Amino acid sequence: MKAGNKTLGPRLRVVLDTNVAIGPGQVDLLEAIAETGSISKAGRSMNMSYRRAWLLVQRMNAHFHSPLVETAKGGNSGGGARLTALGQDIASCYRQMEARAAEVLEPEMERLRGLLASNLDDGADEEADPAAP
Amino acid sequence: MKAGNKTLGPRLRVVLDTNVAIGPGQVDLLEAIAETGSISKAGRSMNMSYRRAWLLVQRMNAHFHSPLVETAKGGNSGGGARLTALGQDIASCYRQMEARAAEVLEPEMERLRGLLASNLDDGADEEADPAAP
DNA sequence: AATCGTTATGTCCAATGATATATAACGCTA
DNA sequence: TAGCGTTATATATCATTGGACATAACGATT
Repeated sequence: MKAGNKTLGPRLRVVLDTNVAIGPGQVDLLEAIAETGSISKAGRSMNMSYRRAWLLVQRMNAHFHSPLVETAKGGNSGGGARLTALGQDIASCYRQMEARAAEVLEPEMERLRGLLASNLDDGADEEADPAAP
Repeated sequence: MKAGNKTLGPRLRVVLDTNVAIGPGQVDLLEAIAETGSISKAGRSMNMSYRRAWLLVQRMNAHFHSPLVETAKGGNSGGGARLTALGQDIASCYRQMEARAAEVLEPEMERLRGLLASNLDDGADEEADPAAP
């Protein structure tokens, strides 16, 4: 059901070190945590299993020099999670990079889009069969 | 022994349509085909199975309005493959986008790199950019 | 005709990744 | 104290991906 790609355009995966990278999925999760206030709600909101969400948080927290997500167990609401300043910082930095990339790569994007099988503007009358085996 | 991420820095995945995207792997393959003159040699050179390389070529060829890779069976050398003009075009366009992205995102990359767990110098104090005089 | 290296495919299996499920611990509130 | 929703974790199952292997077809050279 995931069907993959949310948004068209350049997708950025920032590789910071061996086995350390942040990509769109992780940042989406960070933002969802910020919005919902919990890992489980964030996971549900983006159709991701709690386990996966939790593991991602684990990894992110481990890779930076201080956690991006702070969690609390128990309490009136059962617990929760929220972004640390570092977490907010990283998420917004990534979004900024994303926007900047999209902006500066727009001409090439346009050019590539014109070469797709689905839009053939020059003389070919070929009816392509997009049969997905 | 995939050994993980080749190069540090921003990695670009250009999503052109649903289920149509070109990323570093595909472009590496295109370039390897251009260099070696065959799909199988290209695959071997980058430690990729012939099957996988061939499937990738199939997909790329199908998704654009004309093939990126031209193949030949038989012959003195057994056959071979080479990039079409479109293939060269797309590969070089991607590299250009990659370079441009790396260039324009360098400041943020630098900033993020300073936040890694492995990088425990005093990130807070570091003067990122001296303010305008 | 025999040889050769490559393209072109299919089938099977291993590794990986994600999901589902099941607990336990927690700490606030009623 | 019991209950609640959440974090935290283990285990088992399912889905997807990729690799190994096996062939067939091909066409120039010998």
